[in-house]
Amino acid sequence: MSTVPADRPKAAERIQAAAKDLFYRQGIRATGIEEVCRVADATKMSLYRSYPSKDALVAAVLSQDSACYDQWVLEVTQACATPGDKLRALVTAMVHKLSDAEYRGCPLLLAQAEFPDRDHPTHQWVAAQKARMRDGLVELARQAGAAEPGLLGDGLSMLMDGAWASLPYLGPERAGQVARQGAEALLRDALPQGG
Amino acid sequence: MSTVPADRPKAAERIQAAAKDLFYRQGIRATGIEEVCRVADATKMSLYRSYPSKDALVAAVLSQDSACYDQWVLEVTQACATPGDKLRALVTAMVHKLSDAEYRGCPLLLAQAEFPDRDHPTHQWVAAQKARMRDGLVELARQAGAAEPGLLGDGLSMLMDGAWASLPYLGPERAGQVARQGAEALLRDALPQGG
DNA sequence: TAGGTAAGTGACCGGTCGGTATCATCAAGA
DNA sequence: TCTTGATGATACCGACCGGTCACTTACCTA
Repeated sequence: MSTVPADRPKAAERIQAAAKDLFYRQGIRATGIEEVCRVADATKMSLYRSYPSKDALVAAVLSQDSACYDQWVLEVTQACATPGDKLRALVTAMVHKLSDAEYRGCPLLLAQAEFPDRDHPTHQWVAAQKARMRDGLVELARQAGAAEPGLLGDGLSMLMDGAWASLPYLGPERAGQVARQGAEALLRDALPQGG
Repeated sequence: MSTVPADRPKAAERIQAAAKDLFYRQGIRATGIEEVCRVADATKMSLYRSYPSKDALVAAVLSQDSACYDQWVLEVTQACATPGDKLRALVTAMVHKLSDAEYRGCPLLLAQAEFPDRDHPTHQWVAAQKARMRDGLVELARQAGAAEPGLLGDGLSMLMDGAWASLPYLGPERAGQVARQGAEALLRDALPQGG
């Protein structure tokens, strides 16, 4: 029962994986250290050997969330030939994600809402990450030859945030439809004939 | 010192006002009962005489937030002659609100993010209220003669939610610009020549 | 076979949480 | 004047929070 299969993930990894899941599903403040350890099948001492505090664990989880977004962008766009195709593929993938039953929106945005104080380090860190994600969209828009790359990138970014914010009351199908139409209007206005 | 000016607001009102402010600025879970009472200059017993639990206080505050939104819509639109003008006035007022230094986005959305579990009563209640707000926009769009009232109303609703979600990383000016252009595009596509 | 290291165990800490009990105070109306 | 209802003050409760302690177990490797 307490013997450990030799190829089991290390305690720190199990803890971070459990925290990522629980923080996302229940909220950060609503999730206690002991619950994380119980789900991870680890002990508090293992947690505190790898993370000096709960805040540090939160930071690690959010960093991982941010990295997951980067990888998601890579996977979605790597098969696309042009920057314009990449933008369209991202919109399609985002709309598709809205229908995932486990999906509750951008984890960074959720976290930021839990710390609405602008001076809170987590709030500021999330804002910086979201700005970075926005920059990526703006850069893609620039490469695609958009007349106003900033407007297209910012618009898509705002649209995505709005899509998952509206998910609870619009539902996945409707939110997907509206987001898709909005994105198509943005792309149509900004890109020269489908570039 | 402890004598009470006769025309002072009642304890329940002071408590609810303090809770509304603190819940919005710090978050609901981050705000303790005792802090609410301290700011309200009231005692815990006064709180529990008027509200059976913290959850009940939260519900009362969110109901007030919802009512404030309704009144805001009324104030913004009452001077407008046509439904189309009302929609445009709402967009303008929303953009203007983004520049308010105290503004942190829709309080209901903040609260919903604190309870990401879809089964949580607060989460569901917020979703119902947001759906009601959306219905109001759809009805205005229908009165304005929009080709697809649902698309215009849902689109504006999603755009507003996206605007304040993006506020922390876009900043008020940029978020306002992008939201305004998006709203104008929506209105332009949906409304027959400025109706 | 010895030693180092990662992990587990369970008790424990001070503090804070939401919530309750008891009693005193005070203004206003009958 | 006497009552009454709203409020204040304060001590208290059990539960849980994040975090720490001394100590044990299991595995890998030299």
